[in-house]
Amino acid sequence: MTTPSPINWPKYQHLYEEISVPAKTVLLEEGKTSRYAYYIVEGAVRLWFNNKGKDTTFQFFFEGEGVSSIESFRTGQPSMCTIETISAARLLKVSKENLDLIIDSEPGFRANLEGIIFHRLLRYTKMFIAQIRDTPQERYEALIRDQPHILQRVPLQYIASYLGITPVSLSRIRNKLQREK
Amino acid sequence: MTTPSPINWPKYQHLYEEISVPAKTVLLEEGKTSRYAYYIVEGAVRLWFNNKGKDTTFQFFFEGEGVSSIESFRTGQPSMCTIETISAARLLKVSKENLDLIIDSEPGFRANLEGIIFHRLLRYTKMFIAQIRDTPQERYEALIRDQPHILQRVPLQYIASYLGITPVSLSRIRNKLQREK
DNA sequence: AAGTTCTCTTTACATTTGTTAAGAAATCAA
DNA sequence: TTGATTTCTTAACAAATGTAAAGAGAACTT
Repeated sequence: MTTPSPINWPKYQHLYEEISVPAKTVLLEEGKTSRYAYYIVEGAVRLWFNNKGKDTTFQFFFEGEGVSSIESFRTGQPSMCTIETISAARLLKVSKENLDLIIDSEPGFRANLEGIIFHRLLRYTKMFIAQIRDTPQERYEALIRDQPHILQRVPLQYIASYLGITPVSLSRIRNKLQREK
Repeated sequence: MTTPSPINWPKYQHLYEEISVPAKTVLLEEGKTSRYAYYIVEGAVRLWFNNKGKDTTFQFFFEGEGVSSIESFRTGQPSMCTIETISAARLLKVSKENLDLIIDSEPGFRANLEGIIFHRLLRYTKMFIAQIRDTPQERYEALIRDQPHILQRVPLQYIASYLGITPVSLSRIRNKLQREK
């Protein structure tokens, strides 16, 4: 779930729960099985995993997006990553069972799922390509250009690991770009 | 198309063409629209794109796998990458139209497509994560461990760009690992 | 308001990687 | 086989990144 869903949510109000949580709330812990998907009404969320004791962020989500550990939610396997709020957030929380009910009640939505997954595939493919093709500086410049909202709302340390570099290195790149102006 | 398809191919012999091509044959050129998908009977194929004049490989395919520029084949947009044989190859070549005919004739296959795309999504997600989490040396060691067949059949220069490094750097890593034994 | 925590930057040094060039080794073609 | 091409390794130097530590600044808590 990454794109805004076309679901008529109010119709299914009895099947989901609206929750408000503070910043740094863990919605799903790495290694546990995902039983809920979330839809972000307000706030920012990141996916990260533990890497030799360090915290590596690999994806951000914002208002209007659905979040889950997609592979765990679908396959029932333990999640590769933790889902955690960055800021205080309002979320719709839906269990797997109830989401299935909703999806089956919305004609044509099940067919749409393939399209949603396809576009997420493209997104990760492009992220992988950017990673082997571009330098960290180029990836940072692309982030500023294409997704400036991330920069405004996410602490730089998380952005650094998302770019595959350390906060120190990101700081140097920012310094360099500023001097060049 | 990345997983071996469950299609009963002989039944549809009139809808595809079996071709034999030498090494370094371009099956699809970057920037052009993909009109054919291929199934590899024998041989090795890589996907690469032009990166500031340099050749960057980002995926390999072998016997029993289907190959296409998946996003171009599906959306009709120009391909991000070139598809090229690494070695001499025997291939089944299917047009988009005929593949649709075949898929529609095989009950349940259309539904399977979502699963195929889902698993390819997982694969790219894991490649992206490995890229921001692991060092080039760790990625090379994982390649030896998990996909040794690639190492046996693909020139090291292509593997280097697949790992996101230069052939020189890969050579140093190989030298270092050998000395450590 | 004061203290605490979190975030970001900077410095110095070590390590890794990129670049360029040269040559060895392997492969291919005539 | 022989010559040509491709592939791989090595060397030297430049550039980028990682690590560790210190401190400034911002944000949050009480």
